[in-house]
Amino acid sequence: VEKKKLHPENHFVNFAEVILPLALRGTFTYGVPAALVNEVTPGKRVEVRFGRDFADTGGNLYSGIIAHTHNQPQSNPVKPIISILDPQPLIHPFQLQFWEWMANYYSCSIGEVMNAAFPAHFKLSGETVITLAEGISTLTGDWTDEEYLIGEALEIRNEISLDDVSRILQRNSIYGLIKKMLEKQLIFLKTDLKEKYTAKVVMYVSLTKPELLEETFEKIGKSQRQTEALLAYIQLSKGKNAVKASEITKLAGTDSSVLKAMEKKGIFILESRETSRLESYSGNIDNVGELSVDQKDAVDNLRSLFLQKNINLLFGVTGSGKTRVYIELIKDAIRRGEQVLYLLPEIALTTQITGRLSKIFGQEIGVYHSKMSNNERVELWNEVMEGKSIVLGARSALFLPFSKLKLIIVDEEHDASYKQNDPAPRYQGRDSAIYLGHLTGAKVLLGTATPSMETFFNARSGKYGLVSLGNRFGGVSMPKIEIIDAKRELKKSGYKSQFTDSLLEAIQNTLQIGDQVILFQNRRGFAPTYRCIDCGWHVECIHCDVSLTYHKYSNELKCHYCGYKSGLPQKCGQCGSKALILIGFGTEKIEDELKIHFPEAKIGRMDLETVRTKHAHSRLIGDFEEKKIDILVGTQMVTKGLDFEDVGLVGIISSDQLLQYPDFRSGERAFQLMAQVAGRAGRKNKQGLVLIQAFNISHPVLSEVVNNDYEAFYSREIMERQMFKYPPYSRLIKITLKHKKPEVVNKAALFFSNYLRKLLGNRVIGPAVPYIARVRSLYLLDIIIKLEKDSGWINKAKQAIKDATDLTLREQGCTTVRIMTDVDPY
DNA sequence: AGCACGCCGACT
DNA sequence: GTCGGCGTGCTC
Repeated sequence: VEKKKLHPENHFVNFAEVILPLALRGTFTYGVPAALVNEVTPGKRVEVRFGRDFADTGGNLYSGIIAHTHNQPQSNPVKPIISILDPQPLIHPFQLQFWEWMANYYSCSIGEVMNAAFPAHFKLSGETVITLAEGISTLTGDWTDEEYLIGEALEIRNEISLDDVSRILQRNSIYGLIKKMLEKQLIFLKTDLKEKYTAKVVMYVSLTKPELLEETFEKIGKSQRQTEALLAYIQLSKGKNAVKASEITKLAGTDSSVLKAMEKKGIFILESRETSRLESYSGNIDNVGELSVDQKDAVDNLRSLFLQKNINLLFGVTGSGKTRVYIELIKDAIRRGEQVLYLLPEIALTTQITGRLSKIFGQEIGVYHSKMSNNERVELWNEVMEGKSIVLGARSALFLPFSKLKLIIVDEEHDASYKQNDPAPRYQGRDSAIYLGHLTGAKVLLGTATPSMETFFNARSGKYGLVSLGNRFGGVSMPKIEIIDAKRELKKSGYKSQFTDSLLEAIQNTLQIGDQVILFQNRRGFAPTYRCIDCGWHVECIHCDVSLTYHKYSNELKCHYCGYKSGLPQKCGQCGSKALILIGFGTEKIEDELKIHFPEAKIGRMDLETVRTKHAHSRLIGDFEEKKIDILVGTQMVTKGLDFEDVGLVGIISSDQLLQYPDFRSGERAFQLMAQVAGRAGRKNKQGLVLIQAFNISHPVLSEVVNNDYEAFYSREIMERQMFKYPPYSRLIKITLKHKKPEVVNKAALFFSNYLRKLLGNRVIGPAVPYIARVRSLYLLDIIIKLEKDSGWINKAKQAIKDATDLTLREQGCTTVRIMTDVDPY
């Protein structure tokens, strides 16, 4: 980091509006010291002080981003920019516009957008450390007991952070103490911004005199280890002039001390090089398979549609090979020297899709997702800035510094995980991609087998172009889908099992011919309720108003909302009875029961528990691909972005659960989930089978899934949306208020909604107690605003919400209520 | 969101 | 008496 420190000045002519990564509205004005005037460019980071500070240091250090500069005189005193941290801007001007749009549209601060957009390592903050004052030691100074402890620590390490001070004294509030020590002139204070990114350094070895091998061997003399190291070098260096030290030591079975000794003798030159942490791919553009006739048509249609429309929907049934179509459009863009962003829901970003694309595009591919380290993110950011052609990423990849982005693919556009729910910005990745396209001139391609209501509505109305892929690729036919009447079948066995005979039989038949099975159950853990059969009491979380789920592998009850864990109580908390039983079933129980029915089968389970570690997810997928697993049981995860060749049967254990959510999107979500998981069934030249167990077999969504009839589903659902004025016929904004005291949140919500109602009338609904009334010890209340589309009401409502938020937080007793706004909630 | 100040109850 | 919890206000 290039730093130019300057003394603060009192009067400035030039000012910079600086974005700080805080949940505070707006930017902050700083004075630009004369010496920095020529360097203040929007998009560069600056070092600034912000906030009060107990010891007269003028505030904590932050790294902010320059939004723009101006010379409007300031009536209030401003602080100076201390230094400029980047020689070149880290983001482009259009990205600042994108941030501003997001903050406005999703009603959050631009600082919160910055937090989401930037790799954590770009955000620096000051760490305050103390040192012993000059000439002071524990022998000479005037110390209290606690001060003496700190003094001793300072004599061992010459500087310690304030956090360390708390740790040494085992308490939080140390400010008074530090202040006194400063007054007594025992210590000095200093604050520094620490650069967080560190380049990965790898040691390389090369020969001092590569042309004189004989002489080199002579220099070694009789040393066995050094001879081995040199031989290893020769073997590894073919065609290269330097070899990684680690490779040599590994091959020769030695360590770096041998190499260092050889460097001293003048045999080797050791050199540290900065190296990329990013995976390197090698691929070939010819590794791409043939296009089917349908795919070719789709590509041609899209090419011509994109001449007229900026946004197009590729509506292709599962297995139709949408990816193959994307690849063709990516190739077009690459040929023109443009950049492409390929968005996927987080958990669909598997090795499967990365592997497939990297085999074709090789080094042009970069991947950006939540499991990357902060250092890796910085490196990818820089590569995109330098023009990396293709980025495969989750929604946060929208923030990368593209310079010639011309195509954004939003794959599985219907997927609810494109919406970020917490923390702010609560943005919809797909919708934001469309705005980003608008800003950059990039075309946007939405792809899915089950379009979201909003997207299909727009395609129908002609706002988006529409291209369909109706047939599956490679002679694979659509699976046969059947409903099993679980009520009738399970009654016979007294509801002891989750498995109907029909499903068990089908699993048996599938395994017998060597095909694989996927079973979908949208609930993790073993059993969702632990209940007393005498009085009906059940175990609830102490922090949240939810039942605790039993997890067999850890033999404990867990809260799926806050993570609280507890052992199993021996008796009922209400009546003392010991007759406690587990009710309901999750993936763990399904897996358990399967083991009893099919002791020979290899069973894998894919849910949050089993994919927690970094590589567990890809390992499970790999095992299933290699047929080390016969039956894969899982939650939503098994529905996303996976392609397997030998799945003969897909079973949906409990469709009723999907259809029962108290939410206007439940029908849409259930249809998408079932259609997507059904799409995993089917193999070459053979029809796959999908069995859906249902208690309520008459639900219309079921027959729409059975007939694979998206249009029927859409027409019915869109009528309901119109009738009840739900999106896409209206716009929703949800405000949630939280507080640990119910009476406080009640008061605040009432105040808030009264204010809003005065301005927006009956567009305001609530406050209402949400489905789960308390989470993490906070009581919740929801206020929903339902707005007619295409009207000035949206901006009016957003302004009203801002005002209501400010006023509520100023209201007596309501200052500690948390208020969050969610625009277009999911 | 932090962070410090100031006002209260609970302990040495 | 002091510690520390919590409510309040402020940050360019």
